[in-house]
This record gives sequence, C-alpha cells and structure tokens, in this order.
Amino acid sequence: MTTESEKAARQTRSSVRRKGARSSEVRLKLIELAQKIVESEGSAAVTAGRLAKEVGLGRHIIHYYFGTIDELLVEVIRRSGEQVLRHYEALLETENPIRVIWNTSAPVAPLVRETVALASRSEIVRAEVERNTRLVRALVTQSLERYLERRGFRPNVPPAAIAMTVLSISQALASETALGVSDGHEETEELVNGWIEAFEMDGHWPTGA
Amino acid sequence: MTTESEKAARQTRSSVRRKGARSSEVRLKLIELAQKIVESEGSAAVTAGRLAKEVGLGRHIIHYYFGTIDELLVEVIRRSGEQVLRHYEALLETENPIRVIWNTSAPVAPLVRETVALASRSEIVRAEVERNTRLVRALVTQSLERYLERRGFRPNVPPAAIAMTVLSISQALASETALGVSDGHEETEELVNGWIEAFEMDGHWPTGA
DNA sequence: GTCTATACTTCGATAGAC
DNA sequence: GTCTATCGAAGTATAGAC
Repeated sequence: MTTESEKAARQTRSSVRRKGARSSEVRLKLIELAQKIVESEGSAAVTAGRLAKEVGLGRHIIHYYFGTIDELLVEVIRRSGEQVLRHYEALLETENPIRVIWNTSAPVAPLVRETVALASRSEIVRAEVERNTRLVRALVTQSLERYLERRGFRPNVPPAAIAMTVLSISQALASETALGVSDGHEETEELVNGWIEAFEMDGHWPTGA
Repeated sequence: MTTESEKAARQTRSSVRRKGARSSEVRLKLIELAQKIVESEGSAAVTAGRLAKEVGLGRHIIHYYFGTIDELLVEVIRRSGEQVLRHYEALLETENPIRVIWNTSAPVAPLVRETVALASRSEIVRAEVERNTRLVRALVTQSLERYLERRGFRPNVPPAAIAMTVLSISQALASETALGVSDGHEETEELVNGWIEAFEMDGHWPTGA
C-alpha cells in the first residue's frame, strides 16, 4: 500500500481515465471472481495477475476495467451488499423477521465480515461499506417495525436496539466459528432463542426492569 | 498473495532459516511500528519498505528478523493479544467485570477488529488469532464467575453466555463507530446499561422467561 | 549476532499499438 | 476491447560482509 496522498492522487487520475463498458461480460466475471477470493482468502489475495490468469487475459485487463484494485474491491462490496440486502428482503416479509435474522445470518456473515475488514483499506472502500451497513440496518429495523404493527404489538424497546443486539451476536458467533472458536456458543444460542420466543409472544424484548 | 500450497512450502522453509535474536531492539521496534500501522491503516499498509525506512535500515531487515511479512504479522497479533489480555486483567478484579467490559472495550476494539480481519490471510495467522480469542473469552468468563461467587449471586444464565453477549455488542458498536455508522447505538447502549444494572442487583441476566 | 548486496518474481499502474 | 511494453516498487531468497 502507499501513503494517503499518493492514493488520493491515483484515485483522481484513474477516475478520469477511460474504462471498459459496465455491461461487459469480462467485467462481471472479474467482479464475481474477486468476490469469491475475498470471501475465502481475504482481500490480500486479490491481485491483478491472479484474476487475469483465471480469466485467461492479460494482467492489465483489471486496470482497463476498474482503474485500480481498490475500485474493483468497491464493486465487490457493492455486489456483496446487494446480495445481503436481497437475502434479507426475500425473507423478512414472510415470517417473524427477528427469527429470520437469527437463523439465516450465518451464510451471509463471511461476506459482512470481510467487507468490514476492507474498510480500512481506503476512503472510497470505507464509504461504500458504510452505505451498505446503513442500508441493512434500516431494512432490518423497518421490517421489525412492520412486524410489530402487523401483530398489534407495542414494543417495550426501540426496534433499532433489538435489531442491533441480534445482528451483533449472530455476526460474532459466525466470525468465531470461522476462526475455529465455539466457546460459549451453545449457551449464547440458548439465551437468544429464549429472547426471541418471548418476543414472539408479546413483542417485548428483555430489559433489566 | 499466493496459493496455499506455495505458502505452506515457504513457511516450512523460512521457519528453518536463521533469524535475528528475539531480544533485539530493532526487532521490537519493528513489531511496535507494524502494530501502529495495522491499527490505523490496516494490514495492507504494512510493507517491508515502509517499515525499513521508518527504522532507518535496509528493506531486507524485515526478512532477516521475521522471514516473511506474515510472520511479522503473527508477532503483531501476539503482542496485541497480550495487551488486550493485560487490559482486562488489570481491571477485572477490581469491580464488576461486566461493567468493565462494557465500558472499556472501545479502546481495545480496533485491535481486536484488525486482528480478526487478518485471520483469513494465512493459517499461521489464523491459529494465533484463535488462541487469543480463546484466552480473552476464558479470562472474561472466569472473572464473571469469581464476581458472582464474591457477591454470593446464583446466576440464572451461564457466565459464558453473558460474556459473549456483552463482548459481541460492544465490539459491533465500536466497529460501526469506526465505520462512521451510529444508527441505533444510543438505543442499544441504553438497553445494555439496563441489563447490567439489573445484573448488579442479583446476578441475573435477562432471559425470555 | 546484525546487517547489506545481489537477484528473482510478482505486483500495481500507465502509455501506446492493434 | 484487448494486447505489448515498460516503469517503479514490493516480497522473497541466498550469499556474504562486518
């Protein structure tokens, strides 16, 4: 990596340069490939040479389509974010959204984890991750609100806080599982399952009171 | 980055090769420098050239002391892990450990976040992160158990689950804050504060029941 | 034990030809 | 839309000077 000023200069330059069409098949293939690598090996493994080789073209093809690796990563994040959003959108209207989040976050967790890890890489990447985080949070919170209204429940805790606790814990469990750690997981799952069961009875979330 | 097989081969080779003494001042300075960079700019910004320049030596000094950048990062993680452990150790015996975790995790969060992000980089890094995660969890859980005993409280929930929920949520809040997102944070903090206040009364943690 | 010199490979990025 | 050529820099490996 380079200094911030150098990076900024390069970003400005590259954003002016001509790029390949957004509709190109090669372009899409490169993004999909990069996404797979990010999920499985981390962003450090995404290099122009490797991508080009797996696609059967020259190394420079990445720069033609994306300018810089960072901009390719932004596309990966945008794509991942959309997939996460669609994942929740498809499920949240059908049943109890809180249970959906709790039960189906695992497959999406690596994507979220690697995406957040990318944020420190550069400002343009960070901004895209921030945008995605906000969108997911808003979707989940609004779904919760709609659920409560549908059931005629009057919540004792702001839906935003409920969304945050469930998302935090499920993300942490998934991250640790990927690491190979499972200490306290069963106990935690049992605890949260209890919260959710109670929540489905009256829309109340456990508080200290 | 390279393929897994290539990496494995290189690691074996480099672990056999002679390296600089572990007691060297330069060695320690390099680790400290790398740690600062990892925390502020992410691991991608840790390059041999940059480290050498800031230390006033040739680029190859990193290779002499650590063999590879990955092995330097392992040292950074080991050091960070020890600091996190000491951070908690120093505080957990004094007051209510659950409140300590909740109130003092913020300064340590970037370290934890970047460290977990590094895990996908290579197997040796992952193993070290796993070790640290286990140690912190064990420390926190045991401290909770001792606290409960000191106060004569009979917990209604396994201490491991309590530790997990508080650590998960505080880590998520800190991560998002670093990202620039604060949606729902106030509400979540208020909720958890309520849990902790109740916990200090009787050692009980909120459940669905 | 500490560091430098040389060398090879890969990487990111740009310019220009086809 | 893709390739060739080329740059500087980075990561790694080995030999050897002090």
